[in-house]
Amino acid sequence: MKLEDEIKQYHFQDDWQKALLNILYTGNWLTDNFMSISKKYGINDQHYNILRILRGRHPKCACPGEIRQVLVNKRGDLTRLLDKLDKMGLVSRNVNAENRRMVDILITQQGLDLLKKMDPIVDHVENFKERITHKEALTLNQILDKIRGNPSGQGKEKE
Amino acid sequence: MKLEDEIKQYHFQDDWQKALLNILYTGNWLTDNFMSISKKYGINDQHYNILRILRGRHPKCACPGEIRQVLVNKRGDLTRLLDKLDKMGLVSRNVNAENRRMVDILITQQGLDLLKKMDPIVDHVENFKERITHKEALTLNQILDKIRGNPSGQGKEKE
DNA sequence: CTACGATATTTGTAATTACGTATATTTAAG
DNA sequence: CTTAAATATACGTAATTACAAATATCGTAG
Repeated sequence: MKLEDEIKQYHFQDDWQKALLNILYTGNWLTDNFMSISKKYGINDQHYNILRILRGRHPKCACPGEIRQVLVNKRGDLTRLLDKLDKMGLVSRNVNAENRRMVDILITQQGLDLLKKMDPIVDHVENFKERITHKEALTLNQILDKIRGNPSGQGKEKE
Repeated sequence: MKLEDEIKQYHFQDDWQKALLNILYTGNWLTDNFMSISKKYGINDQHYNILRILRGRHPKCACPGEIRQVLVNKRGDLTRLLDKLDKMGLVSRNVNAENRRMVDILITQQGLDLLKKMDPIVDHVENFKERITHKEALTLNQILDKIRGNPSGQGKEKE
């Protein structure tokens, strides 16, 4: 659906401004989808993302630092997000044997079962393969990467 | 920059999954930019968005309901976001004369001045016109609209 | 006029998040 | 061994956000 119809009564300065808002809007739209699915299972979208990351590692574990690095969205307090997943029995926490500063987070069978239940619903809602072609996905990735890039040669803002 | 380099150690299933994460990642990246700029002026990105909407209406006003509809991101409690802008003197609130259920929100001169100070910084960070071509902006809009669309003819999920 | 449902916003409260600080452990230097 | 700097995580507290319920007003049917 065209952005103008979803954000009613809005007039865009130009196609670049529309693109900016379109990225934000579509990102929020996707996040809202994940949130509403997750909510039905007693977690939020960040919890879901963490479980997805941990399933990708299973049967290996990941420590909070690694999870933080991979999370697309840094929103939330990772310690307390993990507290909740732990309390729900979806992950286990153990002090790392080699480096006792670190904590090994492992997805439990219960966590894997939850994801398995959610998979078909998430797949159905995402459904990117039916929404855009492979060529479009490639184009999209290229343009988005370009947006975050540094065409003017400036480094990442330090400080 | 390529997404793989920013989300380290990540392996994507396919280009569609990468596109999904790329939208989320780029959206968060843009939001983080707005947040860090806004923070320097004592507000957050949602406050900034609201002020932008109100400037678009100026010298007319908008009621909370209209603002909510236009906001790309529904995060936050609009009443209390407006409380803060009001307390900071950036907007004024007056009961609408014709419909006393509604509240006219008007950006003040102080609010306009703040946006004017922020404009060059925001422009510099966004800088979409230097990042992507007009054709790319159009392509991006088309693909994003398609993602949110309903290719299979299903209506918006009701409830 | 009165009652009722619909609409627009606000408020109460609990949960979540931000952010600085604290704790614990490791690494390396003296 | 002791100390200091660096790293990894947790915690305290204030601010923000979510969600449900409350308040106030409007439109309209009787």
